[in-house]
Formats: sequence, C-alpha cells, structure tokens
Amino acid sequence: MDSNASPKLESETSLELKPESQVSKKRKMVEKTVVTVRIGENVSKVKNEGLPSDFWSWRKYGQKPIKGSPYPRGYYRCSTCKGCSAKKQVERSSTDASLLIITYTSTHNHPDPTALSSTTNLAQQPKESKTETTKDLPVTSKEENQEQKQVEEEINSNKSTVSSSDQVTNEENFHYLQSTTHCSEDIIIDQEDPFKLNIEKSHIDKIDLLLEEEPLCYAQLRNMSASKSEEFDFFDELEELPMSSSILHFTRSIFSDERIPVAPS
DNA sequence: CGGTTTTGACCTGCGC
DNA sequence: GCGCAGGTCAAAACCG
Repeated sequence: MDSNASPKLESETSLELKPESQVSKKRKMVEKTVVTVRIGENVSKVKNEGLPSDFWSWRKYGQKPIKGSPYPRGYYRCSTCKGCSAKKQVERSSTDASLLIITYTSTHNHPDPTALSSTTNLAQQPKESKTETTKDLPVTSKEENQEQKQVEEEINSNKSTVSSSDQVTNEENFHYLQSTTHCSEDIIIDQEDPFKLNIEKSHIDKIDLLLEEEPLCYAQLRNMSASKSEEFDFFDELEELPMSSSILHFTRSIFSDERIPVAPS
C-alpha cells in the first residue's frame, strides 16, 4: 500500500490508496511523490490558491483536462536549474475542490535554492525522491520562525477553519510521511512529526494569511486572483507562485505529507 | 529583453 | 491494430 503513486489522482482519497494496478494504467510509473494540499475555501478565490511551490522555481509546460475530473492538470518543470529534470503535476481533486494534488516526478539535480540564498542549509532537496530521507533539516530556520510568528500573530485571530492538510516541515521534506492522510474530510491532519504539530497552526494561519492577508508576494497573487476569483480560474491556471520565504514555510507546512515515493518498477 | 504562461498539436502508452 | 487518454513539445503571447 504504500508506495504506489497514483497515476490518476482523481479522487483525493485514492491518492495513497491507489492500488498498483492503477499505477500502470497509463504511463510507466516513475518515482513519484504525491502530495496533497488542502486549500481553504478562501483559497479557492485565489488563483493559485497557495500552490505548494516548495522552494524551487517551476515553469509550466503544459496543461491537460483530465478525464473524470472537472479540473485540468498542470505540468511543471523545475526551472531553478537548467538541467534539472524534476517535474511536478498539479491538479485539483475532482471530488474535493479544496484538495490539491501535487505529484512530483524525478528529482532535482541541484541544491535547494533556499539553501543557496539563505545560507541556512535547509535541505538540498525538499521534495522528490526518496533518496534524501536522511537529512534532517533544522526544523525551521530562524527566518521561518520569525515569519511564522508574525504571521501567526497577525492572523492568529482569524481563520483556521481550513485545515491545511498536513504540513511538512523542512525535515519532512526528506521524510515522506506516509501517514494516513484523511483527505476526504476537511481536515487532513496526521502528522507524526512533532514539528508539524507545532507548526500546524502556523501553516493554517499562514495559508489563510496568504490568502487573505498577503504577507509578501502574495499581494500579487491576490491581485490576480481578485480579477479572476473563480475556482475554475484558479485551477485553470494551476500555476506556481513565486513564494518568498514566508510563503515557503507556509507551503511546506501545508504540504500534505502524502509523499509517496514510488519506486520505479 | 528574458523568462514564463498559454494553448494546440504531436507522441507515447495502455486497454480493448 | 485502433482508439483513448495522458504527457510533452513548441510557437505565440504576456509580464516584469
């Protein structure tokens, strides 16, 4: 059960439950990491609704409507480094519009951008591949903590209805928590990581924050979303936002830990 | 001006 | 072998 990446992530719940048989349904399976991100309702208005963009820069290279799903699937490639073959697919759950399903394929062949710029060291490979399970990142870098705090404080009093699925802290980037994510409900919480628990609230707040308060670059998104503000719109453009550090953490946190490293057959 | 997004066409894999 | 659906490419448009 576990490690089968779901080729067709049409249903949110099936993400991790997908039998292998389905895996081979379409293309050959490669190493994939499925991440589900629950976005708040507020988010739906946002064009990107907080797509988990990790620290990498992604370039969209295609979008296709998926059978059985009202939402299209977006295809992204890592643009952080030229030769990077890392890819990811972003789609919305057909059954749960608030659920974002992100499938990472291949691995980055370059260090994590944040690590480069941040000096911290974070992780070299935030997601993808199972190879990096060994590194533990400092749970959160100072920046993150600070930002989180701010964010929390700011929004702390507001929302929180939306539970971001699971949050993967830095460390989880390497540890794919194959926890039991309950994606079907509104709350996907399952983290086995103490870190997550701590941050959990943070992400939630952050998410909301991002969606409503526009901490940093979110403002841009917001503007854009403001114009469109349609669920479809948002999904139509499953795109990635250039997230800044604060957003990054937030993103990481909201990442549902549904990382299912699929072993290549 | 460079990079990214959008979108249609093409290619590949799988089921029948 | 054919058809269907997913995945990728490439050209044009858009944005900072």
